[in-house]
Amino acid sequence: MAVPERAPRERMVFSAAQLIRRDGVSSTGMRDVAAHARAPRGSLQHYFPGGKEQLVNEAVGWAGRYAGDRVARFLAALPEPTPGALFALMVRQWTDEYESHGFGGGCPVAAATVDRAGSADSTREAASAAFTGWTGAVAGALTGMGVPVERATPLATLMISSLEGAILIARAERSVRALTTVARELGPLLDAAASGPDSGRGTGE
Amino acid sequence: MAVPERAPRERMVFSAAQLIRRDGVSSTGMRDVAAHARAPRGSLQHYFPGGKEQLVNEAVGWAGRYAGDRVARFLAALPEPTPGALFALMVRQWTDEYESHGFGGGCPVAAATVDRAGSADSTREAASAAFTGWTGAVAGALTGMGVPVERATPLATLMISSLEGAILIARAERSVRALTTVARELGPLLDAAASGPDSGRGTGE
DNA sequence: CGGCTACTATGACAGCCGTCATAGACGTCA
DNA sequence: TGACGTCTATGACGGCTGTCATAGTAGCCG
Repeated sequence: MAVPERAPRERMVFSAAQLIRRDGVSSTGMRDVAAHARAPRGSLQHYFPGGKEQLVNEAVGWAGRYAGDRVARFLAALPEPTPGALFALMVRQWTDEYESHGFGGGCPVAAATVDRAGSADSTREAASAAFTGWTGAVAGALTGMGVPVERATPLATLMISSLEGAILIARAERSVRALTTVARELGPLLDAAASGPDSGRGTGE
Repeated sequence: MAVPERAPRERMVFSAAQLIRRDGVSSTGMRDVAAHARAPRGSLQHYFPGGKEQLVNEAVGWAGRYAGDRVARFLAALPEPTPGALFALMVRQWTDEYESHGFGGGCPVAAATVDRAGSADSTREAASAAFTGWTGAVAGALTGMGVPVERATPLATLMISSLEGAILIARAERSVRALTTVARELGPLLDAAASGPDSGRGTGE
């Protein structure tokens, strides 16, 4: 809500990401972005000569980097890191937002993918890079918890897929049910992968 | 691609769903829908006096019903139905499409949620109903496979969440990797829920 | 035949969009 | 002081959008 005191250019990228995740790419106008960032309209063509496409791509990139950084911060906040606990924190970020600020926004990367993947290829690539970076951050965290390297990326993909899908359902239903459900159902599976590499069945507690 | 020989009204709803899942709601114009359905433009205001919102809502409803019906058909196609096998078929539907027709389209319900959930409440409700119906169909199939009733809906939500998220990532990456990954990773968990109600760890093979 | 309903056809409208052209303000450096 | 680069300001343009108004056609019924 509050726009931090940063350089105008960065503010515009930030505002773009925020508006995109609420209204979608097509429904977000350049004029809206400038107004939301309290930046002059004329600066848009100055900072983003590539037009809307460039602005959207940078917003997507920003969101991807933000998601990756959050993973590192979640990791640092966990006294005894386990994959299930990390996933619970990732989900919690969304339930907290939805319960305190309403179901107004989704994931900007998802929004960009849904309505630009078929038309603007550079935006599709930006979204792909965002997912890749995010997945890499999660996979790195998993290996640090004892998950075998070859299982880290698949599990990270599963976590992000479930989270993105649950965000969608949560917004549609205006309920955090789907989010809490995927966290609860996936937690044991993730933790088992950290303790028992071969099958996750034997080592027990 | 080919528009079947149905009533013009139904053709328009069908075409709307197809265009929405490819370009998003905002980027899909009413004129495009009429052209794609080979229906006269003037019929739009005749069949859909509620305007674009009504058309979009019906397209979302159609997609939800379609997804639910597919579950029943998948179930009938399985000689020995297990939750993991059902999920594999649900995922396979998307990998098949992507590998044979390209990554042009996503899920219409997801598209509608992303760029109408915040503006048109009736569309958000239509999307919610679509997810609910779909989840109910999957949950019903799960209970028929021996999954305890209280676990059926959560697991169905997990399946649909993972699938939706994986579709998103697959489109962004132009690769079916995320789809095949969630199917492989989630399969054992789902099957365990069908055979071992209490924890899924002990009963073995 | 007239009358009615279902559907089609088309032009117009106001509004928003991204983009561009042009001009102005402001600081800095020579 | 004057010139220059950075940033701001604003009006205009063409194009597309959803919607409406109006008129037309086709077929059935009496």
